[in-house]
Amino acid sequence: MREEIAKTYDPKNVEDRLYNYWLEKRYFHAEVNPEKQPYTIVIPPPNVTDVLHMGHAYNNLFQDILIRFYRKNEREALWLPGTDHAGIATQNVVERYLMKEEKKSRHDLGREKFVEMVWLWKELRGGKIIEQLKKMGFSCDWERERFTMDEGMSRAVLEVFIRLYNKGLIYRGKYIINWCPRCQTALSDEEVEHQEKDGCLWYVKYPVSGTTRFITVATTRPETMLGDVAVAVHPKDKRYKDLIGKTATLPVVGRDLPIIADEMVDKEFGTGAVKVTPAHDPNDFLIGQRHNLTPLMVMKEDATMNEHAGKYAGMDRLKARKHLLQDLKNGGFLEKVEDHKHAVGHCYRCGTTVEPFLSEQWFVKMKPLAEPALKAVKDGKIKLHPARWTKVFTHWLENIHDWCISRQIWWGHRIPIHYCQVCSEVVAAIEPPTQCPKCNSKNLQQDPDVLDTWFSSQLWPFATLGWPEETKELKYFYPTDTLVTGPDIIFFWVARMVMMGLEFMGEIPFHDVYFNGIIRDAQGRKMSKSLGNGIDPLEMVQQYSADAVRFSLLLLSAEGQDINLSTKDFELGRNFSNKLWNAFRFLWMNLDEVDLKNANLEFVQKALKTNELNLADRWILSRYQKTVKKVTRGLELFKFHEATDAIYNFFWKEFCDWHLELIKPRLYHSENAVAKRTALGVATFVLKGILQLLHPFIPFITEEIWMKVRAAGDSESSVIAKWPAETRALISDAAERDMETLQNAIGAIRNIRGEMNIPHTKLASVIVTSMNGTNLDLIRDHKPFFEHLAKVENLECRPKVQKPPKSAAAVVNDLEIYMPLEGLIDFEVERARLQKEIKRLEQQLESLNHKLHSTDFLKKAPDDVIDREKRKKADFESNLEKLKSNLESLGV
RNA sequence: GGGCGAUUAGCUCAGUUGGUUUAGAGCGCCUGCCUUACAAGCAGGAGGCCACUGGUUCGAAUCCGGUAUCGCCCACCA
Repeated sequence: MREEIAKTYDPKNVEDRLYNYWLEKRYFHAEVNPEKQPYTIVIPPPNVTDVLHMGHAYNNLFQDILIRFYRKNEREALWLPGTDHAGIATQNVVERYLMKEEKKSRHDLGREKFVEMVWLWKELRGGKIIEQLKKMGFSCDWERERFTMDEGMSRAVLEVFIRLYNKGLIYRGKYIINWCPRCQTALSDEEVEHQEKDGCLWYVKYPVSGTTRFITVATTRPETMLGDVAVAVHPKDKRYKDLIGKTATLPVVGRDLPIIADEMVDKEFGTGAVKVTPAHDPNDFLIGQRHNLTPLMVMKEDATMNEHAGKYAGMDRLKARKHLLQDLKNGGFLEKVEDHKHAVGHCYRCGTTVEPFLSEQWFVKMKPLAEPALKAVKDGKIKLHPARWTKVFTHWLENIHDWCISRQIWWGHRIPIHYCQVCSEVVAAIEPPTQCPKCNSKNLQQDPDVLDTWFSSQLWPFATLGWPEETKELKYFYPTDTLVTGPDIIFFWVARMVMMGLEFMGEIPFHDVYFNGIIRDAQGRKMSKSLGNGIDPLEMVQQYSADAVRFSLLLLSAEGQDINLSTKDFELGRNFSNKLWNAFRFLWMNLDEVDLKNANLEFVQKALKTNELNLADRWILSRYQKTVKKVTRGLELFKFHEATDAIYNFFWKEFCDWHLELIKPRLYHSENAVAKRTALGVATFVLKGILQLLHPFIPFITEEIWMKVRAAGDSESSVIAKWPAETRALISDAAERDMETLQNAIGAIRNIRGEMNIPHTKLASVIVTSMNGTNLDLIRDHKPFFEHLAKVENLECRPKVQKPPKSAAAVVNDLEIYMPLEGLIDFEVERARLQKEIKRLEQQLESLNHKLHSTDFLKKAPDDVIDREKRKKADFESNLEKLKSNLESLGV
């Protein structure tokens, strides 16, 4: 009649089909809608060259959960996707491709052709990651996809540059910058990764002119001495005081160097004398400025030595170092060598050791921009989660340096500055000027450099919404609500977006930033291509389903903590999906159209009023309510793991393990049709609620099931539509309390059965008794629970019954449970079981007594705590007594 | 040199504002089960000086100080 449901959930063909269905329905599309409050997230745009890795999957998962959650909570939820042109990274990829396929460098092609080629590459090979994000089920508004170099973004970038330039916040100058000799471009400070390296400290003797003395300097980069223009000592250093003003001779080269005094020199380090190389060291550059020294460049842009390096010219820096050291040694200038650990900078794109390099570049003056951003965070307008990142964020902003934004590459936003070749006028303009505004010459040339890729990404939250136009989208969706990203780009991106948002929109770009942790391999190592330890999320999707990948990641993640991942972990999510599928399957096999219609809040509340709900119903509804609350709060507060945990445990441990079992008597053995309808109505209602709650986490399977369990006339065609309402009337502490008693009693019987290894096919008789008779009615009224869940065939409830001979015993709350086990009971096992229980109680009682005998405790602890402990003590004592007498009755 | 995180069962990790938790889960392990939803499952069980060390408190896995190990980030000592 109705369709047959497979015993095992098979996600194949489900996920793609549903994803296309959602796209068709445009569920992910957001429009300006004054009726609704917006909720906005902009995606951290992955690089066009990226292929999806676990980090992407993980990061976007949180965004998808938030977006789906708020979409279900009647917000106009926009998740704006897109990609980043990733200047250096992309150029490198294409250059490598060009070299491999055509054996050509970009210079062979020329700038225009090369850029054309990168565009082509981007269209054909790039943006793959967008399709991959879809496989994970992410619900971005694909109709609004953007690219950091599309027309609108490019316009915004130039606009920002020119406004900052006109404001005096962008300037050009000759300073020491970080130079990557491989990428052949300047880098910002943030783009340099420092690694502690074991290096050497070479002590080189410089002869002091006109004396037989030497002044010894220590250096980690001896080859730069070829560019020395002075030797500096601290002005108060007694050892060298008399040498200040004299000259030293640069060994091997023979050039004269003034010996100067500068406060910057550390008397304690090395010899207290330092060589000064202004063109190749940031500190030396400052010293050079103070003492009017002309820097001398000895290296070329590819880190080979230039013509000023004399006989070393043309050598690579390391080769030059080797030769020079040999020459120093031969000349007797090398005093000693020490092992020395020091931080070496590496290019974040290619790993090459960067060189401090004197060069003319463009910079952004950061202090004025940083101040408002700092205030926004300190005032709590922007909240970081976990909050500890706030300190990192503010520390960086408080010590901010100017930002080198020009890059000597071709792929990117070209700097909108034009130089008049006749009068040297500098013209900043979005549209290339046809003539010089000063001398009318037509001979103008645009600055060849392009902008740091992060210069455009920092505009992402408003430029993607139409800025500088005042679009209705910009007005409606800005500021965005939440940014989800990794803490590794807190400086690159997050801080800069805040500064730019405040500068150009006058408003923060987002209210909350959630920093997710890093995914590591099972040994806790970062996943990387070179280690080959990466787990491909798409492979896992293929193998386990997107839902399984999503849910597994969530179960493993605590707030902002890194997670160690192995492929086996995805079984967690797969098993969960299968469990959900089978819970559905079970109800499906028992219900009909009427039950599907019944499965709603009205039916449940009516049944509650007319007293048709049994304890199991009232209990599960109460627990369900509390779960709704927990999951909702969890998501509101970015406690994704807590939310996942709550729904996981409710569904599996309470709904499946107990409630679905508890309705079986009504389904299978009840002659009462109303009772069966009630059981199915409530259970299906709760299942639907579970699907709603789970949907943001595992969208596919929940939708798949939803489409089957929704009633024919149900208004919500998709599970996407709604979040469950919090209905406090469903909460019943009494039901939870009673149910707990039953669970404990059933647990005690199961424990006996388990320890005695009694197979479940062997039914048992059980006698439940108590002195005061309090819970006996409760037990008696729920006989079917015991029959079904504890495999009890005769349940006898009478007050004050003596323990029958040859029976096992347990004590639960006020109840004593006896299980006559003629022929089955193993006295040794039973004795051990009881003794273990007695020992446990005795230990607890001991610490309890200790506490209750302490006068301090009685004097200082709050009354309710004291009362509770006293009651506990009474309970323990009475239970202990019962257990002991049970043990005695076993005989010795 | 600063800052941050981690240290809880064999493994991977949870543990909210200190006492309602007998310190939990998943995996792994042991025992019994193909119980008319699910063996990707069910029931039961074993397994912890909560890194160490002082302190605060009637009471600490939880708060404060210190130590150790591991891992990040920042910093112009060549």
